[in-house]
Amino acid sequence: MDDKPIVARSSSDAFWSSLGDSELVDFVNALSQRKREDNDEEQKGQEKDEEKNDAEDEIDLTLPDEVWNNSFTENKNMGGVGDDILGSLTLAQKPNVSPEEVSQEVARKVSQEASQQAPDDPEDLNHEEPEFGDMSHYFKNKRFMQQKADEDYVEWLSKRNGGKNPNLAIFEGCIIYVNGRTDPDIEQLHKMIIVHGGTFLAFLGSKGSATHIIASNLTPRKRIEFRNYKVVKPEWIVESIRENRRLPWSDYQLIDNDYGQAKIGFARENERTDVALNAKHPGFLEQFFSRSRLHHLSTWKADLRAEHLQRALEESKTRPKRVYSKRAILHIDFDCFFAAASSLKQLPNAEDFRSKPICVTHGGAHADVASCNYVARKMGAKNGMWLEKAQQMCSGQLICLEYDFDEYERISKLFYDCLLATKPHSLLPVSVDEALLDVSNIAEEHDLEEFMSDLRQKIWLATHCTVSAGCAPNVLLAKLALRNSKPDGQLSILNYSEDEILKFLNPVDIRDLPGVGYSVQKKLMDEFNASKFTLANLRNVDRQKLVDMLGVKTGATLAEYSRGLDSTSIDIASNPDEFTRKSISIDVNWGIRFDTIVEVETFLVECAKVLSERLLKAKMFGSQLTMKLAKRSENAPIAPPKHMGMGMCDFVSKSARLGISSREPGILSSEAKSLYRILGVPPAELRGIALQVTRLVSEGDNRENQNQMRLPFQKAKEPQFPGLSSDLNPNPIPAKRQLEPRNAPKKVTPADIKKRIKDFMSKPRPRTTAIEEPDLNVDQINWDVFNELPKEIQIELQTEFERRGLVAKSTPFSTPKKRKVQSRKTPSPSKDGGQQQLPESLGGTPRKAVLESPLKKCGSPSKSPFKAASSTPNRGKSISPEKLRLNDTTIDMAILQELPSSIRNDIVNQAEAEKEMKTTEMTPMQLKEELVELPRQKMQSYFRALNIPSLQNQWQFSKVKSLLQAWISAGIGDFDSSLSGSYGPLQEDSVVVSAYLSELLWEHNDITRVISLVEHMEICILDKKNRPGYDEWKELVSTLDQMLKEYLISNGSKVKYIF
DNA sequence: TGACATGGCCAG
DNA sequence: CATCGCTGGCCATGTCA
Ligand SMILES: Nc1ccn([C@H]2C[C@H](O)[C@@H](COP(=O)(O)OP(=O)(O)OP(=O)(O)O)O2)c(=O)n1
Repeated sequence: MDDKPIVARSSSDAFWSSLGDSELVDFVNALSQRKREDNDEEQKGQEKDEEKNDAEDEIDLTLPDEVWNNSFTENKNMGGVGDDILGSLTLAQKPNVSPEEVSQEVARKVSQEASQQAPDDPEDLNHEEPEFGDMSHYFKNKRFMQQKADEDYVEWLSKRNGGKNPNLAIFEGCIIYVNGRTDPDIEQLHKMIIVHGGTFLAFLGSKGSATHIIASNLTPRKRIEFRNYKVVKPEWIVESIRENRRLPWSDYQLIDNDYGQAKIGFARENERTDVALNAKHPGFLEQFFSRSRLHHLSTWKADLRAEHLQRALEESKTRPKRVYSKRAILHIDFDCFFAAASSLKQLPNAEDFRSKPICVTHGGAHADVASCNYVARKMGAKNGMWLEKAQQMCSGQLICLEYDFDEYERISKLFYDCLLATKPHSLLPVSVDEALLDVSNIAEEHDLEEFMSDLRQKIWLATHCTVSAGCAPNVLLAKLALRNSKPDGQLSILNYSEDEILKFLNPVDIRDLPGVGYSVQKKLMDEFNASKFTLANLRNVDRQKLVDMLGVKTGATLAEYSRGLDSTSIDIASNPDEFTRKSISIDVNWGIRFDTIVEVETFLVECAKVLSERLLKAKMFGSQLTMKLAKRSENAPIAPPKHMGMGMCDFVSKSARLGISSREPGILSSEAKSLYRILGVPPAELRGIALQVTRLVSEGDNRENQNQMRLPFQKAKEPQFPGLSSDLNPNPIPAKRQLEPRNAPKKVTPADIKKRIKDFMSKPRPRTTAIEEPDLNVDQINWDVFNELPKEIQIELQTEFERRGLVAKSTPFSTPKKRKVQSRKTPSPSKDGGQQQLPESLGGTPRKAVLESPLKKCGSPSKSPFKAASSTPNRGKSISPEKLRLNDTTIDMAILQELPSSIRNDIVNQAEAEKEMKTTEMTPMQLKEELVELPRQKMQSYFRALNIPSLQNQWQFSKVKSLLQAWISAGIGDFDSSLSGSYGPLQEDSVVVSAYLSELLWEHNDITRVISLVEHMEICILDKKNRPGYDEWKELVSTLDQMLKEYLISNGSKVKYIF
């Protein structure tokens, strides 16, 4: 990792802070002077090619930075002044020297260097290829022109006044930017400033060339953005002019801190380019993840787990197992990690950390506070709270720092180095800033209090962040001891007697127990009508009672916990399976705003790529994909309080077997699209998307026996070994079963196949209208009939109508209550008395708790009609719904087959009834028919009776897909394979597959499904070029493609919807 | 009875 | 302007053979 000394990057601001006010102004002026000259030159040469050259802007705005980058860092690297200082003076070596002192000293040296070197900087460094369409370029030019106009104005005014000038000295050297609404307004201020010698900045730009900012108040975001400027009230201007001298700005300071003096120029690091505002835009994922703390936390954790598991396994080979007489578990954790770590570089005065409330946040009323220091906590702020609320708790005094993920990572590494250096029996990473250690070995020889104190001291010296530690005979007690010791403390209860332990536990709040969150706490408190629930209370609850309330495991565990008992193991090496990953997923619940299916699918492809990369990184393959969608709750506002947030949502999920262990992005994304269709959440309602891969297998791991889906089509007599695709598990089960050719001759040639298809196509066939769309519209709905329907069916239908946009949300019938509606009853103290009862900002009720309500569990047992209804596939807003035509044997199988079985049964029943009724029209009302549960076994025979084509006895879309996939992967060779003759599809198999697809296409007009399958096959062979068998596969796919084309040509008019 | 699908909760 | 609400594991419950 980055092994630069801590102070290195803090020196740019220190450089500025080392200058006196006038020095600074001089410096800036010198720079801007130079900029102006450059600009003039540039402009002359620019006349032909104006607006295209960025260079003057670069010079204009990056000079201070250039000083920093070119002079300071170069010097440092070349063993110059900076290097000297940094090399001889690390914090760890001289802990008595504060970081500030160090950086000040560095800065003084640097500033000397800078003033010598800056003018010599070769300009061409800044001549970069101009970027097309760079708006900032435009604004910067604008600014320049405005400043020129200002000068002209002053000159004109001076002439007009005949030498009786205003005092130009008042704001001489000041470069002033005015933010937001002010009194006097910006126009007047503008004039006042330039007339009295100041420079007015119309745009702040990104490089911090302003010396002062005028504002009457600031949004939280601005507060952060401007925290390194001198932010003053407008009165400073007015009263300075009145007194005809520059009054001290600090008397008019708007932000109540001394940050204004600290680091102008640092603001450059705040520069943010938003390439993607939401998930519709390319690059969104990357940008989002780069700024998401939770993403970083999760990633770090997974990486640390993997790293330390690996290490533990290697060590355990050489180190003999040992049993220790007394188990000692150490739980160690930084105090308010993000806040402490960000403070290192961002707080000008380190001592503020102990006296002022400080937090890390992106800024904005509804931005999360990732971590706040203990001063803020005392005032009532908490991690995870919304900034608005936290500010309120801290009476507006909360100082906001930025995230610095690199810094956290750097500090974490030092932390883990210190931990490993103690050679614990085992080490289990809990988080980037937190770990569990089995120190039984150390406890045998050392006093643990002393050991802990040593360790903490070492970590402090290395990182300048404080840690706390708890030690106990088990994980539970270690955690509680740690909690008790915070901040900056330690506690060992290793030697407590049983009684002492109980006494220690008695007052502990159950919320402090692992596994007890909002929900469990609430259940217990509600049940016992208590406003506070301690371990002493918990211990008095009958174990059986706990089990009844919370379930077998949870109940029993809590009962044990209440007595201080816990057998959790952290011995990573002794049962590695327990600590290896069982799933790999990607979740995005922010910025999800889509209008069309295409946008969603594009995003799914991006997610699949990321997922694939994660699998690759973990050296794993998976064979099951689960999609979880967050859908805006019916009565949640379209725009939740948190910008681009998810707001209140309902969740649905669905999983599919891939049929093979894979990590191919193509397979993952096509499966994801398919799942999305099945879940049927309209794009506009989507608020969150998650994809999870499970049934993982490691590279080189052979046990994959659970996977009964692999049915390679190849004949056993010519054993085919699956291709070694980099994204397909190279160790699948060898072929066992083979395809049972159905209606296929033993020997056929590709020509035969084509001929058969042709024959098939030329055969006159009955008119089937399966995919015809009867324009359903709201007028066709007989609301009288509707209202007679059972409630459940009404709910189902309503959901469906809405999703098709047939009815408005304000329906003409009684709005069915979804669980979410009921859950609103949950009393949630919401601070923004608005409509949003979201328990969002911590301090109210947590979101999750509202999202799922008790009602859900006591709700109708009819298998969640909402979900059933909404899981009809292929029904998006922009995808027109396919038609269920029940008076015909050609029910749209594409839809039917994906339905939950309960619904499917209903419809099949209905179909039977329809046949007799000979109804020609199908409206939703017909669902009112008495619904009879069909035993599941009968389904198969129904479908058989309905002539649904099947492949290897599989008629379900996903299974068929899996079959094809497995078939192909078994029939493509490795690069090195010399047996090229034995690859490619077997002709018998080809015939069967072709026949199946033909039937699906011509008999059932299931164009959607056929396209999808052929496309899937294409994906499967896509990256297998040049491998043995590829050409043969390619030919087969082409043939199938051709078949599709011919179908489309002859039936084009019938096919309305293809996607 | 156990395997599986789905969904909830929790932690950092 | 805002804001970056991830991710993995365990548990509960219901369904099915
Ligand atoms: N809801 C949360 C909880 C934690 N974190 C991040 C910021 C924290 O600094 C870090 C570690 O989490 P901890 O729970 O250990 O909290 P702190 O370290 O901030 O405080 P402490 O451990 O002293 O209670 O994880 C976060 O971003 N959001």
